[in-house]
Amino acid sequence: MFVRVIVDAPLAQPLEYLLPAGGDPREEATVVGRCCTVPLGRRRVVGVIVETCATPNIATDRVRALDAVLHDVAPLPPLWLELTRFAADYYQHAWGEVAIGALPPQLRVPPGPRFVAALNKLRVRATTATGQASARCELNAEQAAAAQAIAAARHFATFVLFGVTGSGKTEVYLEAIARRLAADPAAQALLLVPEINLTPQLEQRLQARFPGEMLVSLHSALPAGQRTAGWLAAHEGRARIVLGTRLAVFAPLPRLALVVVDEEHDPSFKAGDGVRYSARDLAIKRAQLADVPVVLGSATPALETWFHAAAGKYALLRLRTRPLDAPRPSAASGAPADWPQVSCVDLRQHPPAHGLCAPVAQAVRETLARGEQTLVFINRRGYAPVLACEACGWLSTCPRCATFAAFHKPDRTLRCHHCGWQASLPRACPTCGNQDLAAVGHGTQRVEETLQMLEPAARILRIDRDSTRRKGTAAQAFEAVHAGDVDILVGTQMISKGHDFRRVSLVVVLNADAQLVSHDFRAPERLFSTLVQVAGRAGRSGLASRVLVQTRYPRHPLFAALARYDFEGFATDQLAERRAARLPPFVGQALLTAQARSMDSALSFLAAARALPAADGLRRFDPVPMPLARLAGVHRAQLLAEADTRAELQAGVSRWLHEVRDLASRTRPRPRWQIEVDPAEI
DNA sequence: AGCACGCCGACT
DNA sequence: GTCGGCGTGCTC
Repeated sequence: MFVRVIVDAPLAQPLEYLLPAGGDPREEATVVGRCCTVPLGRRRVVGVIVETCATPNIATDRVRALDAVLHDVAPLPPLWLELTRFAADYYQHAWGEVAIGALPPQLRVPPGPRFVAALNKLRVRATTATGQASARCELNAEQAAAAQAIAAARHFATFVLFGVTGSGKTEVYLEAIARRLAADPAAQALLLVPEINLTPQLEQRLQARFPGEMLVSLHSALPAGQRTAGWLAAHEGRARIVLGTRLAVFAPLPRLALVVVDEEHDPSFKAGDGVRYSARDLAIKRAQLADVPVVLGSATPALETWFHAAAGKYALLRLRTRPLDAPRPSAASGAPADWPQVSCVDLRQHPPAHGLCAPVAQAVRETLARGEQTLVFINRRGYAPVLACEACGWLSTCPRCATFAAFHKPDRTLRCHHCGWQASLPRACPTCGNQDLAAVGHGTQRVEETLQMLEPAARILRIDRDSTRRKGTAAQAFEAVHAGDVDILVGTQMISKGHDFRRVSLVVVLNADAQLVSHDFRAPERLFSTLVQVAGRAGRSGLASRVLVQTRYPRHPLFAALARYDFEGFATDQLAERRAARLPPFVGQALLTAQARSMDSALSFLAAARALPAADGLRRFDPVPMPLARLAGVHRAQLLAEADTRAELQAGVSRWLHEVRDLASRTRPRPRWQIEVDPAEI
């Protein structure tokens, strides 16, 4: 008998191997889905058997014998094979690359001699969680209705759980999970979160809510053994709840009964390297294959999600009220009762001194005087994004990238935030020798310095990737804020997620304009989402709180919508713009990118790719340099392709890429290229 | 993707 | 005279 095997290589088809006669006739039935080791060239690699066949497609004398079937791991179920194959087809990669890549790293390499013993040890290690039951949270009417709707779904259905931070989405997830698990003693639930480190509390809440049930988490920061143990527990049906990041969407779950995607709009659900899948979209596909409900939770759903909800394709579940207490908000506004007062400070009327406008500095001072905390949000680390010579106009650039090198004051370096290049600060201008080099613009370090100068007595803490490089320092920093040991917290995106800052009554947003004037059509959507998130940091303990946005565009409708927490109005406007401009979700997009030694060769390869014949439904635009045209010395260009539907896009791109592959193999020097379906950034 | 094979520069 | 650079091609 022969078997077809997928391996981790960019091959269009599974490879065929001879399955040595094992003598056990039952084996044939259970061989599909099994991991195995096979010879591949000079190597032995791990593969997954996807099919058996009586006669191979290639000449029999070219068929090699399969090395060993891994009987100690249960076969991967048919739905898992279907999901990985769907993802491979949709995102234009080889099935084996997706499937083998979805296995825990320890299972991606051929097993050593102690493998079976190691597996059994891992099976024992991941046992039922201990923990004492927590009081079951009382749900308000909206929460109860939402949980009821989700729990009652007998088939595939997509729910959008729409509610602001603090509206109690998590309680709805927990209740829905509890009901699904209670209805079937073998049922499993999958809960996806953007970044596991930001939600340590969630794991504890799950433990407390489901004492005696096995909960495993799956994410890339996990030690190899724990990752394998968790994966096996999921695969063998022992784990009832799997909590994980985007990679967990591929965890095999034989009795999957519910999928939840928390903060479904979050960009980290989109994989940025390798196969660029969207875990949110695959979660929906997965629920469809398993014929179970899926819940997408967010305070600011992705416009793609909102579009389907508005069209009735997804069921919209709203949480308007805060749990138990707060009165219903007025009908005109979607904002909860304790939504902060949002206002803009016009940079044109109040020229900033050291990066801060007078009204902002004043508000910080008043907050300080009241003994309350301020959170200053600026999405830019370092001291200043660029250093300039005022005599000759020289600007600090990265030698390897088409970008500026940022000035970092503590260690007096220039650093590229894209490729990691760094150099010590020049004493004088490299071109004209002038000794006066000026920092242009403001990063977290400079804002911290300014605030310390304005408020010498204030206890200021900066949280960004630089200040929290060492493990555990971020946690310590957040502890200090919670304990009230900090008056002003300055930070990047890191401070916008997950953490409850009890005594924060003022949130200051600097540099929001960078996203308002961005070339990326998704920038306003991301800005709105970020601002809702940072606004949600304020006023969670009943303090009257406000958000101040420093901007040159105070009349921008985005800010008005933010002030009312009018996501629906914002989304409706954005969707109208997208429809008029023929942008997603009204078209499907794919981005072909090329890297080469020169921009010319990258562009000419893409131009040739564009000239290749393709299906009528696939429109291809002019190749252009990428926004970051040179990264680490490599020139990059991109070509956008679009189609009216995702199905047309998939079919069109698939056929086109056959030609592109062929073109690339004939082109000298051989160009490097990638395809990204549903690109997150353009 | 690996890992070969295969032809051209700076080292014992 | 070799070690090794990465261009090119294949993997059942």
